[in-house]
Amino acid sequence: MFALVDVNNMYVSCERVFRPALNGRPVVVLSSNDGACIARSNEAKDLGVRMAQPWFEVRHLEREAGLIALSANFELYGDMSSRMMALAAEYAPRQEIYSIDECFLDFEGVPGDLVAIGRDLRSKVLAWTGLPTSIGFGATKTLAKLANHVAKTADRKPGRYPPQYAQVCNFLDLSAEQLHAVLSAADVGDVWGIGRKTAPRLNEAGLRTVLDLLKADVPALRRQFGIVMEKTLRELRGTPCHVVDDAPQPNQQIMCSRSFGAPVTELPTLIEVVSQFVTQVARKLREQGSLAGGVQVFINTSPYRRQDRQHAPSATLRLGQATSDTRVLISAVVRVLRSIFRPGYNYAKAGVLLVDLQQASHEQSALDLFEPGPSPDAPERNRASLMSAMDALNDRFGRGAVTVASAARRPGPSAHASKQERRSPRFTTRLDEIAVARA
DNA sequence: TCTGGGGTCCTAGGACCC
DNA sequence: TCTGGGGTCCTAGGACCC
Repeated sequence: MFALVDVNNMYVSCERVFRPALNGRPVVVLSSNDGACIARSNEAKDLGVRMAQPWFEVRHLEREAGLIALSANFELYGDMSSRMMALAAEYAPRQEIYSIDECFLDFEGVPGDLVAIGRDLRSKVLAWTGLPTSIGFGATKTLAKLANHVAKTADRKPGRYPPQYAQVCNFLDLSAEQLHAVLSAADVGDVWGIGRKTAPRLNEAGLRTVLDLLKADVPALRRQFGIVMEKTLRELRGTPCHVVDDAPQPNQQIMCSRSFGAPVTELPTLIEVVSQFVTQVARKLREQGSLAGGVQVFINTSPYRRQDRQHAPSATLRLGQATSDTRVLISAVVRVLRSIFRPGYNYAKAGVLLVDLQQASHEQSALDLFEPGPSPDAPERNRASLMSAMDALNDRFGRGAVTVASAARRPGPSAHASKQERRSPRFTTRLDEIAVARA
């Protein structure tokens, strides 16, 4: 028996905790460059704002409909997420944190009325963090996801599903007739794993509702849509193909990429930008105790600017020896960047990817035949302690307190820097931004 | 003028091996 | 003229997720 706990409109809900005046108002949270809407309140959804819709397309709703836009504040959302996850974890023996706003819980062997447990969880999270959640229970992860969809939709769109399923929905409490009714009201596209490409293809084959899908021929769908679809179908029929994984593996790749506030044409600017990206990914790399065996760099012009000549090169460089040393990674990344950069293009975005990650303990030093020099053991230790000293200084004095020179920000305003004009304070993680209560 | 960022898994096809 | 077959590994691209 699985549950999926999911925060409603996570980023908007986090903002509302500290600014209750936003309740009941249409609110969106914008991406890093204030470029697109990445979270929407129900009121904003009702205004027709779509996921990832460019801000300039809906900006007129500010005046016309009182739409409020905020810059993303990931530090705040991450902290609120940890608080919510810690509370949810108390309710079941196993928890898998699936994303910043969702977790699966495995209720195997837990006695009692699951809906009552779910309602208790929900009200505790609401009381202790201020975040509203929806909870779905099902025999598999895919069914728990679908139950969660029903719980959320019943709350938001009256008429589509029975109102008693709102907020907390347990498929195992439903009679065959009730389940039948729910499954024939749910679209194939509402199923976890069926996305915007596959749903239309299923529709063309005459499969519109989840019930249609359940009646379909598994081997035929497997042939046409692959093994992912087969697993989805099995899960919908109640056979678990996925478990709750409470000990996730470290990431296999770590990425940092960003669109620029204004087009970039100069190589030195790009070098500065990707060096800053490396600083971030290398930090994450060391946090998860990994080494990178290679780096990948990409830059691209804006496909939306039809009048511009387009260029979107990318290249990978294998490192002779896996490392987590920011300096080594920066020099590798800059080498790749120099090889792919061409003057005369308006670059709109760049990214750095660390690939071929391995656990630091598995690293076999002195295996690099092409790296000259004496036994690498002592330099390796120096390298590691330099990097931990850098991390410690940045922890203590703020990010960017100590950095590699090529990643240092030049003085003065930089046009390519991200716009973050509407960011709220980081209420829960910065002492100087903490919320102040006034009498 | 302005168009998100960070991940995973699967598949097809090419290189290479014997 | 005839032009293997089976296996592995790697990569790029696509689909999905939030």
